Amino acid sequence: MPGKKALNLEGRSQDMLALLDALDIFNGKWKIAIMCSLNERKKRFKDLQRDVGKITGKMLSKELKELEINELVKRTVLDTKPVTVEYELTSYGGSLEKVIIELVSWGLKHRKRIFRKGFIDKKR
Amino acid sequence: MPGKKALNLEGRSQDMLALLDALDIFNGKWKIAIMCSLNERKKRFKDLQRDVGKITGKMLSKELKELEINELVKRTVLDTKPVTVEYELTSYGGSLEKVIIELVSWGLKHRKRIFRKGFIDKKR
DNA sequence: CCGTATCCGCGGTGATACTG
DNA sequence: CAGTATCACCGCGGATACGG
Repeated sequence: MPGKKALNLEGRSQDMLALLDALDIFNGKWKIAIMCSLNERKKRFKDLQRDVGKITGKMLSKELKELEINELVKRTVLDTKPVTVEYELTSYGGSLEKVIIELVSWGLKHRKRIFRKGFIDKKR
Repeated sequence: MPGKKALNLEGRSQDMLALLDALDIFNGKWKIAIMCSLNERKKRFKDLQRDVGKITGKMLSKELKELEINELVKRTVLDTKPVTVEYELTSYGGSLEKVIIELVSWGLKHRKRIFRKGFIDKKR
């Protein structure tokens, strides 16, 4: 890795403030997972719920609403019967792709490590 | 960006499971911020608290303990008087650097965007 | 300096039932 | 299908005091 980028974090730096801002936006257990699922492609409510897993409808609805407020996700109601609602990343939401990729990539490495260590995985 | 990596997220994929695992490890409001601060360099308790900002001692202590359990952070008690305690990333913890860099980088962009839009920043 | 102990309120989260 | 309403729990996280 040439050019290991040194982050400047001295004394409540801009970097730390920015990080805290970012983390604020992704509070809640599911927001990143939702973004990740949507990063793949446009999805309907039910599909998202299946993807993310154990999230309840209430939580999914709430988190999506918050993501929409922050302009990361766009909600589209289709005039079908019964109604269909599609969610997709905004172009701004798409700017999170690299974050998500790194997170997933780390998670995969982490899983391998856990597996090597013989830990038991939670029910999922 | 050549080679836009397509994530495979169909139906509770390994990627999503990995992501959820990763997110589990970073639950709590402060863990990422702590890792970020430590990514810069080794720090003592008080320094960390100053860096992260509004975190209380109890929370910092708790989060550090959990990070230690997950082998992301190493705790060293120095035999001074009064005692000094240093925290640093383990090499495994260091593997999160890319995630942190992307997160900070996104946060900085986000701040600029917020600023452009004329939103008021929270007190920090 | 580096924590731990205790108290406590609030809200995040889940379960379930219901609506358009 | 895509939510909302309601109830209830528990653990996050703050405040404060204390301990090594």
